[in-house]
Amino acid sequence: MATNIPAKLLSPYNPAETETPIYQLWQKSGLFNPDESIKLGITKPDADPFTIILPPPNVTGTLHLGHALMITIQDILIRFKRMQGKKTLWIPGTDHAAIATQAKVEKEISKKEGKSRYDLGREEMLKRIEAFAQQSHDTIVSQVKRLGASTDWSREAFTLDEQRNLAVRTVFKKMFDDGLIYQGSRIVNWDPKGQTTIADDEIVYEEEKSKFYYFKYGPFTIGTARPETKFGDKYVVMHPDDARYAAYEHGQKIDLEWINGPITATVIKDTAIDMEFGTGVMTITPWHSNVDFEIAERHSLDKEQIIDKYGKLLPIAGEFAGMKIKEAREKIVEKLQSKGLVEKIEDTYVHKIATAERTNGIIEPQIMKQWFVAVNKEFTTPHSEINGIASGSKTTLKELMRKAVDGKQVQILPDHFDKTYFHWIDNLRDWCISRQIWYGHRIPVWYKSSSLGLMGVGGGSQIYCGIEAPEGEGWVQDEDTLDTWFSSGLWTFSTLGWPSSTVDLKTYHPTNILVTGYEILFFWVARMILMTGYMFGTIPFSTVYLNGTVRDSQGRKMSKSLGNGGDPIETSEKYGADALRMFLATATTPGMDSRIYEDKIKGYKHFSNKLWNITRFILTNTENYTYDAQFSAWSEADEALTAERTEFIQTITKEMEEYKLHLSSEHIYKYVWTRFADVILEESKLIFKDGDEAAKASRAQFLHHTLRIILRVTHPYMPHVTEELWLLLTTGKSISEISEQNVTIEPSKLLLAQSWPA
RNA sequence: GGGAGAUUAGCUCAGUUGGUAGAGCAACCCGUUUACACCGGGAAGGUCACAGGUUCGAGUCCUGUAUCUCCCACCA
Repeated sequence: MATNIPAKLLSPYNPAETETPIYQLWQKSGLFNPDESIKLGITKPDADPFTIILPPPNVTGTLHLGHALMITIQDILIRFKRMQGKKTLWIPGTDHAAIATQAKVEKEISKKEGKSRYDLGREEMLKRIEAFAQQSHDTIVSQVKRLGASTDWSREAFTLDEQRNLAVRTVFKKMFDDGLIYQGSRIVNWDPKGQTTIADDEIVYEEEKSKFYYFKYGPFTIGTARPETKFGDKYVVMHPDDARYAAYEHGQKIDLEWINGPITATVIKDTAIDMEFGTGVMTITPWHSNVDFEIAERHSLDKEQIIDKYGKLLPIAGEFAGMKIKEAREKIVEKLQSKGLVEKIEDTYVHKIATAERTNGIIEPQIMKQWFVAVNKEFTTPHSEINGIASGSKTTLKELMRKAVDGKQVQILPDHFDKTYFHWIDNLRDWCISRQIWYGHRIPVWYKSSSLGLMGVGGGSQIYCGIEAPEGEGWVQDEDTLDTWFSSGLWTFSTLGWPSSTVDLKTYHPTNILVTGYEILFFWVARMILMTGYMFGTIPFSTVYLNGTVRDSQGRKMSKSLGNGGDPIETSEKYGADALRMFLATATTPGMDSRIYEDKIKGYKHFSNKLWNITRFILTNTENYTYDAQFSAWSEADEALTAERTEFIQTITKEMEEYKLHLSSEHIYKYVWTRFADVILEESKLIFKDGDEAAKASRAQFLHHTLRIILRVTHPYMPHVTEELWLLLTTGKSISEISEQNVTIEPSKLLLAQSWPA
C-alpha cells in the first residue's frame, strides 16, 4: 500500500466518527457568522447579502423529519451562496407557540399533580412553562446542529425574549395609534376547554353524526341540531323569495308557545337563508353563531347569551340553568316532546363540528370583548415599495398582502399556491389577536378606573396603550396575551435587531428566501407580509419556497399517536446526517409531499462511502503525481472530459439558482457515480497501466482536479463527509487526528470556505 | 358548496421553452477478493388515468370525464 494514503481512508466511511467533530471545527472557525467571515478576508465586505431566517420550531417538543427537510433545503442554499461569495446570514431561533406550549405543560401538571393553572397562579405557572420551554429549546438546538446546519448561533432569537417583546409592543402601539388595532365585542371562537379564544385558522373541523330535530315554532317548523341554544330565540328567519312563507311579512309579530312558556316572535327576511335546507325557516341565536350574529347585526336585533364560558346554560334557560350542553339537550327535547312541539327527529344528520386544534375542545362561539386587527380599514402608508401602492397613499392591510404577491415581488414556489393565497386574502376577516392564556406577549394596554371621579363625564375608565407601562398609580395591565402569530409575523425584522436601526437590518432585510411548509402559508407567511408591509412598506422576502409534508412509507402523515414520527437524529446516527440530507434533497419537489424510504437513505450512505473510495482510489493510483492547480498539458481525452465536467457544473449551478434542488442533487449523484466512478475511473486504470507518460500525467491531474470539484459541489448536500475528505486531501490528517492533536486549521482552508467551481 | 393538486416501469417518484420515455429501490442474468459487496456489467419492464381537440409532432398545450389527496367555507 502507498505510504501517502491517510490510514483512515483504508477502512469504510463511518459518519458517526466524522459528523460531530466536523461540526465543532466549523463552529470554531466562526464562518457561520458573516462578520467573522469578512474579518478573515473570506467574504468581501461589499459582497451581495443572502439571508434566510429559519422558521422557528415550536418549543413544544423535538424536531421531526419535516423539520429536517426544511433545515436541509436552507442549509444547502446557504452553503451554496456562501461558496459563491455572498455575504450569507442564516439566523436560527425558536417559537414560544403560546397556546400549544401552555396546553402541553398544563396537561402534564394536571396528570402528575392533579392541579390546574389556577391552582398554581400566573407566576408559578409561567415559571413551569418557561422551564419546559428551555429544555425543549436545548434539545432542538442540538438537533439542528446534528444535521449540520450552518446557522449563525451568535444571532439566535426566541419569539418571546426581551428583544422580540420590545418589537411586539412597538408594533402593537403603532397599530393601535393608527386605529388598526381595536377592542370590540364580536363573535369569537371560544374554547371552553382551554378557556381562551382562538383564531379562525386554529379550528379543526371534525365530522360528527348527530340527531336533527324539527320543532313546531308557532305556525312554522324549524330544524336544528342544537336545541340547547334555543331559549332566547325570538326571531324567526326566512328567505325573502321563499313563496311558501310569502304570507308573512318582515317585522311581523307572532305569539307562540315555546320551551319555557309563551313568547312573541318577530319575522325576519334575510337572504342568508338556504331555502333548500330543512324547512327553509330557522330561528337565530346571535350570541352563539356567526351567521346568526351577522343576521342580527344587519337588522339590529337583540343578542342574548345562553351559554357561559364553561359551556353551561345561563339563568335564561330557566329550569335548565347550570346544566352542561349535552345533558341539557336531551332534557329540553323531552320537555318539548311533552308539550307536543316536536315534529320529528332524524338521526342521520352528518355535520362538522368546530374543535380547537391545540386542546381538542369543542368551540362555542361567544360574543366577547377582544382585540382585533382591522384588515379592511384604510390607513395612510408613509412609505411603500410595493408595486401598486404609492408612498403616502391610503391602503389597507389586506391590500398590502394582496399586492405584494400579485406583482410577484414575493414569489411563491410552486406558483399555483398564489391562487390559494389570494382566495384566503379575499375572504379574510378581522384578525382576533387576544388570547386568554398566560404564556405569551402580554397586551401592552393598561386600564385605570376613575373611581376617584376626576374624569367627570362618563366617569368610566381610562385606557393607555404604550411601549412601557404608564406613569402614576392605579394602572392595571390587560390580562390577555397575544396570538403567537403576532410575534411570528415580525420574525424577519425582529431577528435583525428592530426596532433599533441596526446595521443588520439595513444589510439583510428584506431576506431572500423563506423555506416553510405549505400548511402555514396563511398562519405565518401571510402575516409576515402583513407586518413587514405595514411597518416598512416592503416585502419580508422575495421568494417563498413551500416544501411538502414528509410522510411515512405508507403515505400517512407523521403523528405521535401512530408512532411513525421519524426521528432525524436516530436516522442520522444510523446512516449519517449527510445521507439523510441527500435523501431529503432528492426526494422533494416544492409543494409536493414525499415519503420516507429507509432503503433510499441507505443508498445515500453508500454514496458517501463511494466518495470515500473514489478519494482512496485516486490517491493510491496517482502516488507519483502531486496535485498541480496550474497544470495545463491536458491530453485530448481529458480536454473532452473537462468540457463535459464544465457543462455538468453549469447545469447544477443553474438548477440550484432556480431552487430545483431535487434536480441538482440527482445530477450530482449521477455524475459522481455512473460517470466519474464507473466510467472515468475504470478507463483510468488502463491509462495508468498502458498509457504513455504524458497521458498518465494528464489523467492524474484530471482526477485530482475533478475530485476537488466534486467535493466542492457535493458539499452543500453532504457537508460532513466532503469536509473530512477535503481535510484528508489538504492536510493529510483525519478529523480525529485534528481534534486530538489540537491541530489548528486556518478557517480559509476549510471546504466550507472554498469558492463554488465554474 | 368553492378552490388547488395528483394520476408516468412491480414500488416511490423525476421529467416547463411540445421533438423518438428517466432515476432509485425491488425482481432477473452474469461477473469480480483488481478503490468500493456500502461492487461492477447486462438484459427486462410503461397505449405517460380515460376521451376528444390544437399541431408535422403532445407525458408536456386546450376541453371534458373518472378516481384519489389536500385546503377553504359554522346548511341552522
